[in-house]
Amino acid sequence: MAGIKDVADRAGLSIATVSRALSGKANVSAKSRKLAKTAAAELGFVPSYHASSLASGRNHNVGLVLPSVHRWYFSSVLEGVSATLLDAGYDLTLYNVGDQAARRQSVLNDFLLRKRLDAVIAVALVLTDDEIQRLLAIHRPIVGIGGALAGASTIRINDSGLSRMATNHLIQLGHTRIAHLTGDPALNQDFKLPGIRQAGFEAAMKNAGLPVRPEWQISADFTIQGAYTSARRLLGMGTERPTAVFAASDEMAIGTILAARDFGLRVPHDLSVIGMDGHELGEVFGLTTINQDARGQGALAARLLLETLDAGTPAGNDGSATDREYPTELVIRTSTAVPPA
Amino acid sequence: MAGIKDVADRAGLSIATVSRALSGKANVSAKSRKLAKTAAAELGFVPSYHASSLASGRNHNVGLVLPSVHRWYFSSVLEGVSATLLDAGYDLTLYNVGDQAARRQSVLNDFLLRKRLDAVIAVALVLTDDEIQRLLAIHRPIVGIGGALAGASTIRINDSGLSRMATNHLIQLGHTRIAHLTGDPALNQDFKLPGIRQAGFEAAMKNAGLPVRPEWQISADFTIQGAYTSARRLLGMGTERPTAVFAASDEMAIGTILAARDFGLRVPHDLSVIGMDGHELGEVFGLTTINQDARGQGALAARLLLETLDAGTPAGNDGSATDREYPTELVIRTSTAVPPA
DNA sequence: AACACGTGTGGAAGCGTTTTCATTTTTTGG
DNA sequence: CCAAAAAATGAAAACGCTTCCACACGTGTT
Repeated sequence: MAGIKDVADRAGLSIATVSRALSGKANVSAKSRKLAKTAAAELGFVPSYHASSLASGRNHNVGLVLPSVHRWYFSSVLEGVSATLLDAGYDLTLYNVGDQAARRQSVLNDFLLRKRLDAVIAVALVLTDDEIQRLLAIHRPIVGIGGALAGASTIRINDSGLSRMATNHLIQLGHTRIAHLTGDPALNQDFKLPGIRQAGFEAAMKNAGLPVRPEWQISADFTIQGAYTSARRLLGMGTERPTAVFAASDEMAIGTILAARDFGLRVPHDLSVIGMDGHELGEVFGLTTINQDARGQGALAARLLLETLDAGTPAGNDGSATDREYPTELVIRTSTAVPPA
Repeated sequence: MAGIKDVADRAGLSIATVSRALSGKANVSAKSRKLAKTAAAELGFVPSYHASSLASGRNHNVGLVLPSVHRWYFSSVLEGVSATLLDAGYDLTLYNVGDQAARRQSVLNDFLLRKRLDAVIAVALVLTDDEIQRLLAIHRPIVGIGGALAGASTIRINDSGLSRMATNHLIQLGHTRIAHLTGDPALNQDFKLPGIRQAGFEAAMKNAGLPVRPEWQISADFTIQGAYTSARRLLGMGTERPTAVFAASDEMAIGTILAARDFGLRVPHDLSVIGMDGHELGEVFGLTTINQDARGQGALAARLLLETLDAGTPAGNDGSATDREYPTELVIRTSTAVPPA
């Protein structure tokens, strides 16, 4: 494998000049630059990533920590991050930590801290103060998406406010018997989101003077199939049925619609369903939802980091932690309507 | 940040001994090892990834090249690979190349070749001979999953045979009017799979003496929503309808079932649907399918690579390219039945 | 008793770049 | 046309580890 020495020899230049020429630095004559580039191309020279990182301290590598890659939200964020980084010539190191505490520990300890990442994007990860301290201690920019990361920059949507908005949409249509399908708290302890969305739901109900029935607050694991099962239980209860369901994710909303169909309930005639996300599959079901462009959030996070890195701020997270709210929109389709007479 | 020198000083040992002790090498006395470990822990020492890689030539990093992270198959493979690597202390560098040729080129050139990966897993990627040559030239183990990679080890399922099996399942139930929903060839030129599955379908039909109607061979983009649209067109045709559909993926099978429901067709009474994959969502729809455990395939690929790497074979892909067929199983649920009288 | 051998250990030579610094060459302005 | 400033260049010092090599020290073998 050709090294930079070989290129220098072939181009008749010094190693230093070749290095400068190839990495696009200033103070290299046009002639030398061309010479170096030609020689490099002829030899098929590719700089060693590790040597370059070791010498320069730059890694061109961003870490992404995710709890899952299967759920729509996470794979969408991943896609946005991935595309942005790839275009910028950065590598993406993926840490799919799942819900296992052990794996998460090992990621934090052995991987993230190994000075091998220029920056970290953490999605929906609630860290302990100690963990955050450790992360901040390595003085790398950190961006949190959809999760509270005190001390780091975050990109979030207004979960509580949007939940109220979704609930209010149902209330304004005239619904009074509204159920809420929330995330499963037991499954994901690091994940405060279900609670926040649920609080927004309850606030909207209280505000409208409507009762919040405990038996209509059910949970699932954020998947279609999980929600389907939970929704069947809800709709199959012998007692009075809700006329509307607000599901904390589109996938769970879709599961609810499928369950409703099984019971012969027409959506929206017999049951209104509203979700939250902007899942592509929502169109097929005419799902009313709040669109949150997860892909865009991922792309934005990556762009922010790249800017910080390019600016060359040594300690990226020095007090400049910003918290931005990502824009969303209510998309009204055909899964919500006035309640049956 | 503490370096290995600091640890050595604190432990009263030489740098060399500390290095050996911490990386678990032989020829270190129990006492020294304990001394080194204690000192390292006290200082919070974490070895520099780049320095270590540069010196040792080992990266502890495997690249995964995927066309997408949204479709079930790919995110499942990703999950399997990710978990296995994480447990082994390896990093996973993700290249989500999508279907853009430019991005793919840049990945091959600028990323993969940068000597920064110990091995590469390529999923459903059909490469040109030249591209394969370049990959093999870097002398790193390569495993291909679900795609032909001449010269590299591969893990595949018997796509053609399984398509025949799926089709035969329908034929044996008594169906004669069978449609096939295949992948969209235009969308993914690097992707021979749709063609192979389609060939299997046609072979089974021919073998049974059944006609293959061109208007019943439709395509979609492997998503539920795409298949839904295509299936609506198929089922909405004024003419005679098929009594069964073999979809080249579970997601497309589900899209077909949804479309069928829209037309008031009962599955399986009016229309039998069989898919292929083993998607978790299949259970909700009672989908008959061929289970292929994509997650397991990813995990196996990662394990194979780790073994090769641990064995320390210098050039991992020296003729020992194996081609293994991953086991699958036909899962019969309730979406297939005898045709209507 | 002399020898070979295995085990621990530390010094120092890499690994392949980037970057500093001193030096040489070119450009600019008076 | 010359001095001073600016631009281009190369030698060499990092970067922070791993590992080769040489050496010291027991043990077991003739």
